[in-house]
Amino acid sequence: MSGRTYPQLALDLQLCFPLYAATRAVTKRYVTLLKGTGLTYPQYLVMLVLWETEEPLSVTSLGQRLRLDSGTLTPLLKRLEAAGLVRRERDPGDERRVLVSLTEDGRALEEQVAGVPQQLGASMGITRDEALALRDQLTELVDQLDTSESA
Amino acid sequence: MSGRTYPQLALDLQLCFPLYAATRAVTKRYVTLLKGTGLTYPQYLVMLVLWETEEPLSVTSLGQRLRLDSGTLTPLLKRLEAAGLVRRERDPGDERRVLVSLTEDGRALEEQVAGVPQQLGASMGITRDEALALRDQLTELVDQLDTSESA
DNA sequence: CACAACTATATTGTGCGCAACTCAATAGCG
DNA sequence: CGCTATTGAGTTGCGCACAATATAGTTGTG
Repeated sequence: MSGRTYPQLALDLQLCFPLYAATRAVTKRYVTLLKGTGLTYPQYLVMLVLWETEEPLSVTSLGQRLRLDSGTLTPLLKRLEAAGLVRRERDPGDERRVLVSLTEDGRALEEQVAGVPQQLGASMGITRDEALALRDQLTELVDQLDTSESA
Repeated sequence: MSGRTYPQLALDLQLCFPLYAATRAVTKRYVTLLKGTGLTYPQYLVMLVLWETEEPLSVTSLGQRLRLDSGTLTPLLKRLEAAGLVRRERDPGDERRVLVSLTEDGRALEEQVAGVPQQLGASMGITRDEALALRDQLTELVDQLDTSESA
């Protein structure tokens, strides 16, 4: 390594890069675990929300839960619809809204991925407590960035 | 919330989603901080490596450092070249290799982003020690996923 | 009721990220 | 030396992310 004019830039690489690399590593692992379901990782997250809610959700509600906008969700949901996992229907009460609901196939898929979290946990090699602590730190990080952004 | 058939899936959302969301929140913050340089976050990471190394690097070496492959790096480097920040030249000693080096403009840019890490640190609202601890956890996570992948 | 302001979704364009593949250059081996 | 295997970069195709914009539907106000 050479003498550095701005050493803080190297530190930056050490701090923010692992976050970036970790997300890609986790996503990659999900590709393997979800192979067979045909789901991508973002699609899996959408399905998790739908399984959890068990009720039709508008695109905006889904977006708020996952912090994604319509530019990302619309094509993603169309792919899930094409795969026969969800329905997309205009809300009769407000024709601006599109309600997303599970099909029978979509509901049935939940059982097929029930083992995924445990498999991923094993791959990550951390205990449940470590995972929860990490979760809390990351959640706080997101909240901080959100508030400082609007400031 | 309804009764859940597979409660571990909710946990999955709680654990892996924050990682995914945190990365996107950080990336978004970088867009703001890097506005004016014309750099994207991945481009900034490439520049960090080049500033750090201060020597021409092959595409593969860059990829190993950032865990990115040629499919991602080639177009990204072409954009950096078009912006006048890097040069791309075939290695005379091995015509398969492309050596990436900084231009004067590229080198000069380092000074302009020297304040970015501190600004980001402020946005994240965590102490230096917390940041380092988080970095270590994430680095270990990546290593674990790497080893479990090949197993 | 007319009409402006607002809301929800969709579309467009750019830049990753990565798998799969192509192609040229090099290394290794008989 | 000739041939095969390997390596390094580039290309293609797909699916995100997200900013910016468009459009249809709804609400509020005079």
